[in-house]
Amino acid sequence: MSSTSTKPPAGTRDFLPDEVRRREHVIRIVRQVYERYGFEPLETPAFENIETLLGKYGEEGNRLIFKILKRGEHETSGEADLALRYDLTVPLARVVAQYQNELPRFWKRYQIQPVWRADRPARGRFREFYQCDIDAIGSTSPAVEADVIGAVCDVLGQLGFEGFSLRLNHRLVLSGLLDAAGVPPPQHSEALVALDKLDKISAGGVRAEFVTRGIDGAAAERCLASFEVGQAERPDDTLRRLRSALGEQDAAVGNLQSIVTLAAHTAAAGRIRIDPSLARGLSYYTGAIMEIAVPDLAGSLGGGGRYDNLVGMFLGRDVPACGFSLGLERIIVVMTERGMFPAKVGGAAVDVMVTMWNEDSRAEGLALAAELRRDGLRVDLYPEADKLGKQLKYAAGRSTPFVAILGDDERAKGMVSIKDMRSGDQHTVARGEAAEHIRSRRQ
RNA sequence: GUGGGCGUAGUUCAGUGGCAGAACGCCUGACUGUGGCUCAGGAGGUCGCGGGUUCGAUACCCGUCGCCCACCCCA
Repeated sequence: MSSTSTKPPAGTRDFLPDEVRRREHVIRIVRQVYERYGFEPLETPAFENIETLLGKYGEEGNRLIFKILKRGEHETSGEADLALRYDLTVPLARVVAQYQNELPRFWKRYQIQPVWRADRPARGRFREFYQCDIDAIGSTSPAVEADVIGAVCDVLGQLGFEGFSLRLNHRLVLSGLLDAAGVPPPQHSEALVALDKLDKISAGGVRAEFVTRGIDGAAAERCLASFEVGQAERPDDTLRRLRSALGEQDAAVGNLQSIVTLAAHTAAAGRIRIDPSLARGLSYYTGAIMEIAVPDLAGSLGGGGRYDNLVGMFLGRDVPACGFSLGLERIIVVMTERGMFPAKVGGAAVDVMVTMWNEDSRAEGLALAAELRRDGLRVDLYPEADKLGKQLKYAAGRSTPFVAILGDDERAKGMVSIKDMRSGDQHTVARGEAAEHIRSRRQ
């Protein structure tokens, strides 16, 4: 007996059939919507050269990259030359730089693949998880943000989500407000960590955070005044206040205004909430930043933003880009808890199971199964000549809706008995009519 | 990385310093051609792991590992 643990490593999961069906249901809808918006599929390797990833995500991100040691005789050095991909955005930037001459001037791609982070697992947080990314390359137009936001909201709507909102902010609004409040640039990141908690611990809590982080009291008050937003506040009202704080001609506020105005004509209509306290940790964002949160979950369902100089880090020449990432498992966590999956997703593996009467009936059982499959049914053949009751119990345990009983009596007459396991009804029909009999009662 | 909770049958969980329990599930039979309902019987446990206290530890103490929750961060 082996003493090796049979559990998968912490933060990873095995997906049993029911779970795979749920995942594929979500992925199918995500892909369908993304393609409807003109995004094209891309896949990249699970691992990258380590220099590709280092220095792109900020200090925390660097720390969470899964590194791969050099192989062979170099292994003892402890040096890493490869790393598992941390997100899908940086590999995309590498691809854009590598194939610049083969890709269209404006390129929209989607990518649904696993990523890995050396993080501590928690509810809705894994060390291996799937991201569903869309990114639009090549344009600085706010129409790109509106398009991306619209696609993401469309996906959630198609999946059955209601009442979610999209928090929107801008990197330059963030720094502008901190400057205006008198927070010196070296303290910006400290202040942002505190402000990011505004929706969780209220103004009083943030005020205390500021004190412990050594930020000037007067500056802290000015921050709170400009960052706090009423729950139901409309984007236009928030933008008006931002203009009064940063100036009527502020470019970042104007950009947000354009995005809001344009997105009103997409599936994101009515979903956008301007939130000046939204920060986001990834360091490559340069413009608009956004995030989708739901009350059920501590973290977000997804996040994204504009990153106009990430491609330039590979290419030496900046290429504008904007994208969004949905977290597959977080969507599934919420959908499972709210019972949002259609009943058919958790349904039976097969439409009909053919029983095995005795050793003499095996060949005919296989032949019957083949006939039914030719008619498009999903068919299982019970593999052993157990008692009929045991075979029926097995079928019932798997929620199989029909059982085809091929006993000696039926075989002698070229018939088969079809039992509907849901109603208990049973009819003996000619072999050739079995498939149609089942199909017409299948629903 | 920080704080808290929980680890007992396949599953969900009781339990007590002195023989290891229930429900559900599973297996067998009543029912040699029929699942669900009923009844009778049965299998299944290193009480997470290691150490300590004790005549005796599943229980109390320490450590460790795992899982869950909150924080941090994020998808």
